[in-house]
Amino acid sequence: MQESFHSRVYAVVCSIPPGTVATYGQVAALAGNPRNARFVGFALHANPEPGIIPCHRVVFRDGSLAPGFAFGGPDKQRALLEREGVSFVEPRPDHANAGAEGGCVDMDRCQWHG
DNA sequence: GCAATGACCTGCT
DNA sequence: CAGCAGGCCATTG
Repeated sequence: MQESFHSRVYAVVCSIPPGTVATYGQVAALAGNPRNARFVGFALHANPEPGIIPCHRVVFRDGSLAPGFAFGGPDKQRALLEREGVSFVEPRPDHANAGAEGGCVDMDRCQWHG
């Protein structure tokens, strides 16, 4: 159980309050490496405890979710976030990425401030 | 021990 | 305004 980046990211993601979402860059920054946003996902991918890590609370900078890698389904992730109390915006707030056709978190209201 | 990859982000053309 | 490319750091095989 070394304090590798994995453990740190895991702690940060697990530290995200309910009804709130954080971006990979945010988690990466809190983990101590703002430039390792791509590695944050890697940490969750190799995460040691799948199921206890609220990966669904981690979203892109645009507010879109991770396509194809949702722990059980993108639709499930949207349901989980909504269930937590996170607000969702159907239309694209800005120029959203391809992949989140109807899954954009309202970063204006639910982005984790830390 | 070496090398390659990776749920991304940012900047430039 | 939009699309494209590259780079960062750490873990894994």
